[in-house]
Amino acid sequence: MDRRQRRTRSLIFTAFSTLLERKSYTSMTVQDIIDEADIGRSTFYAHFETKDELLKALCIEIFEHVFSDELLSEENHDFSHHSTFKDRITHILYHLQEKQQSIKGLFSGECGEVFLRYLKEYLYCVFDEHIIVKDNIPRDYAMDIAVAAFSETVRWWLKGHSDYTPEEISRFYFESVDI
Amino acid sequence: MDRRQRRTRSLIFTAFSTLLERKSYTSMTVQDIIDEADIGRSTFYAHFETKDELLKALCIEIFEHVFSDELLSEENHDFSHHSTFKDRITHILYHLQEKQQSIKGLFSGECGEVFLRYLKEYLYCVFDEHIIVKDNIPRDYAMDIAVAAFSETVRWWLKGHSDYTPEEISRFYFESVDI
DNA sequence: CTGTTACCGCACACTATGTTCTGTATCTAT
DNA sequence: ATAGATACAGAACATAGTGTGCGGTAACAG
Repeated sequence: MDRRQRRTRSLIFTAFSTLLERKSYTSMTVQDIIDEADIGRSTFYAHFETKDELLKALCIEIFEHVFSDELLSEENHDFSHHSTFKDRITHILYHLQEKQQSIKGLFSGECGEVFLRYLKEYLYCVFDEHIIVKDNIPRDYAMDIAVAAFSETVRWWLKGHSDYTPEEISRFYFESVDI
Repeated sequence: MDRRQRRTRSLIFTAFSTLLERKSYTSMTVQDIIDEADIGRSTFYAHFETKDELLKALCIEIFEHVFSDELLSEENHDFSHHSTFKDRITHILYHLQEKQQSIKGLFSGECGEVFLRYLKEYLYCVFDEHIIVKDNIPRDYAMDIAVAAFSETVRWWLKGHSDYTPEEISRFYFESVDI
């Protein structure tokens, strides 16, 4: 990827994140982002088709990191091979904590729901591998609840209670959801 | 309230609901609603300031019914005095089932999240009265999870699994969430 | 019967969007 | 180092949707 492209892409992302801290997503216009990033109009549209695509791209960039397995070895926390489901969850929470600053803005207002929707998609894959469901409950229901409760946990944590540790959050989650 | 006003309001609501079954909320324009309802442009704006206000008004109209206590006496189900929390929940599920047709369209796409956000506001009040939280878990966390899990339950139920009875749904919920 | 109110429908200013074009700067490969 | 490709700036443009304003008509309430 061209250096100029990376630079512009980065300018747009940071402008977008910065604006999210003062403006709501829907009230924010493409023009606002262009002005904040200080780039040409056509340049923006060369990178992203719409404002929604920009949001999606930013979310994906964050999740690529949060759910990446490559980074495990680089970690100082010893979750090299996720023996238990709880370890895997705690590990994801650690990664989310690292990206806290980037994520915080995304929670504000309407795009918080978009962020959490994308988060759920990734979580669904992780949970699908580990979850064991009681036989008197439909599996897809249990999945939905487990994922929704976890994404709500993340929202609660990073939006005003970020002083708790990943381990504590993990404990809260597993004591509240019966899976 | 004037008969003409009620008529127009109703026309707008039904037009909006009808459109939601073919178009997504964001792609839907005020003009679309006006055309579908077959009313004048200025008439729409005399009733609702924005599209969002319309959505809000529709949600509120539904919830006013679902969470109303007056209707209890009219019910054939005997939940006259909600002795237990579970009874109260089951009762709400019955009311949601009645409004199923109106609600179904609201789940599609982006406005589903708006609907669920408003639903959560009402649920928060109900849960706040009944919930008893373990002392090693923050109360506001437990509340958030309980409410989020229930709203997700409602989404799952009405969006593709509406063949289950309110009692079954209630059981699923209380077996999955540990409160 | 009369004053009030809601509606129609048309027009208008305004804002944001997405595209297109030309010239310039920056990168890449031979 | 030079040549061709690519990304960017800046401006112009058509398009579409928004919200408001006004005169005329029909329905309502007392």
